Amino acid sequence: MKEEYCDASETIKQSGLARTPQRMAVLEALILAIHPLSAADILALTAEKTKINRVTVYRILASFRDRGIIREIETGHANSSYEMACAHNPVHPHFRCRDCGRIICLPPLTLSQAWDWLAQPADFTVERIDVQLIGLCAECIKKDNGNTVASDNF
Amino acid sequence: MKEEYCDASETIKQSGLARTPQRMAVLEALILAIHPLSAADILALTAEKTKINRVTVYRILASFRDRGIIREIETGHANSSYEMACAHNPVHPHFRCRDCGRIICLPPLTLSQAWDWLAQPADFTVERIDVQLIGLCAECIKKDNGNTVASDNF
DNA sequence: ATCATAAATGCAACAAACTTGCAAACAATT
DNA sequence: AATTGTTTGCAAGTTTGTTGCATTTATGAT
Repeated sequence: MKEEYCDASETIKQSGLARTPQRMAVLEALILAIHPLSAADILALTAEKTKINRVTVYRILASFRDRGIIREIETGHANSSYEMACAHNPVHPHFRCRDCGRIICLPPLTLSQAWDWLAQPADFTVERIDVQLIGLCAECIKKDNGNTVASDNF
Repeated sequence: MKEEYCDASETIKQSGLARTPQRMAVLEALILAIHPLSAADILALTAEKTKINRVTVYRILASFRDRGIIREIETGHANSSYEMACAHNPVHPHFRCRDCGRIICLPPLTLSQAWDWLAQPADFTVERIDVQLIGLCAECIKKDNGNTVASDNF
């Protein structure tokens, strides 16, 4: 999905946040990621490079999200993923596997259609559209044949 | 969104599940609801009519969902809502307020467009599309003027 | 109608994801 | 280098949902 990369140092500087090793590690992980990362993913990746606490990861993610540096993809059942929100990674829908929870980025082809009809006046503001396609990914289709009960998978 | 109502007793009978007072109370609450209900909402509503336990609500909701009687709307941060999945309440997108978490049903106007481009072949199966519009509802626009920080609201 | 059996419920304990309070450590500016 | 406000780590807490097991209840057969 991404063809170019942001500069982590520059991004943090422009945000007004302090350039700490922990924030650098989190942002670099997200910049290099080819798919959205959960907080647990990020903790695992950053812990290799820096001393970092689980709580710190949550706080850094919240601070980045609040400044529009990253997008939070809410995947249900308290397990959000995060991706860069820079010019190199425009808003796009995601596919989520109901079985393994995997998040796959989809091309941003049809969102313009959705925005069109949102141009109609309404008494609420729409800041974001989450288009989530939920089903089974290739691996899980192979893995379970006729024995999957939706309730048991989360 | 709903113009007619299902019969709770009949629905349970056809599902093969036992017709317990707890299941009747949960289903009746969902049938009469004008917007999706959380497990907590349902516990509060049903506790007025029947002796019912928190765990029982979760189990009843799972059993209904697995049989296609209701739909689960995953709203992020571990707080699902539920709505009837009967003929009177076809699949439709939802609006969710980022501030108060309120879920509002939207008309099912554009889902056909989304299904269209999904007809293209892919190596995963799409069982469901969640279209979530996230922003601020009328009440919350009034309530907070320029002082809302996204991170503090969940 | 009663009984037997499988299903459903309640309770207590558990689990995962995330949050809060506060003291210690650190980054950025002077 | 000192200061000051930000950031981090740790421990404890909260919320939402789940599991195990004993008790109760619905249902179908007698």
